[in-house]
Amino acid sequence: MPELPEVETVKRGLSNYLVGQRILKLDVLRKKSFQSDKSSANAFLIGAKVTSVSRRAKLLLIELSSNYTMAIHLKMTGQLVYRSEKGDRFGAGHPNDSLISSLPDTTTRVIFTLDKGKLFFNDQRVFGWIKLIPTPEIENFEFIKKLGPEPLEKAFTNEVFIKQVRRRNKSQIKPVILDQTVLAGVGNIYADEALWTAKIHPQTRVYQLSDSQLVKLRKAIVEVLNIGIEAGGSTDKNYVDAQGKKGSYLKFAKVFRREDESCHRCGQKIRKIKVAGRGTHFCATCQKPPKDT
DNA sequence: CACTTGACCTGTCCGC
DNA sequence: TGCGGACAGGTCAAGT
Repeated sequence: MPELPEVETVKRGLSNYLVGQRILKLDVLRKKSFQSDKSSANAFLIGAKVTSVSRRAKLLLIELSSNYTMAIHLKMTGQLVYRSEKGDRFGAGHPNDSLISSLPDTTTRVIFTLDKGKLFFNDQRVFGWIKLIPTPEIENFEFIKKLGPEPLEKAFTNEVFIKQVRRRNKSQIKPVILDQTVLAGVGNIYADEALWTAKIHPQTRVYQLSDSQLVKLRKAIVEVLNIGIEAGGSTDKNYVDAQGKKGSYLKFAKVFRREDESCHRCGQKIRKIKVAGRGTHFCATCQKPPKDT
């Protein structure tokens, strides 16, 4: 589910609720979801206080007073839902919050008991994971080490983007911007949205794109990610906002999940195809197909 | 090396 | 109603 804007929204919400709280208890309902051993959890998690919550790409980082950091990847269906004893809630990625009558539910994989409430890690497909990493080693954590530039930071210039993308000159452009080593944080929704905004067909090969087209694409990526963050993330069935409300379902999307509807720019039908194994939405009129391939 | 495809899991939806 | 197949917002390990 979550791409950069969704994880950013989760980060902001959780930060409000978790920072300063002590972790009292850990319940691992599914071993695959919590990938550190019991002894390190006992030593570095239980009794530790949350000092900060941050994000790198689609990875959530919960820093602890023990000098360890919990790295959490939500993958496709991961959710973090906070419930205070008083009944305050922060839902992050749960299908229709109003339906969460009781937690844990069948998708709950890990439960953290804190001073003032519980944090539930739900993950229907069990692709997501939580790992404990010594905070000083976080930059050397293999997952983080491989990541490309953060698209919303100053260092993500046109020059950097063009250089990164041209490393994969023979590829179709869509899988290239989905590649987290090229840039970090774009997933399937925002890839389709950015390519529509930049008027680039998803199957265009990188070598077929001019530098000025790539400049437009970089700008479009930054723009759609910011729109996503302002909207509080996309709100598919797997997502609710910081107030626990379901919110607007992909309201900002111009192409994603809009197949057979009309293009906001030219009125022609949005089409859906498969590119590099992923569902891909685009307007064949605005986003001209490449000549070959 | 660059690139593409399948696997990882579970649930849901759609057609027969 | 039941069953099979396709599909789902991410990433990694294989394969060519």
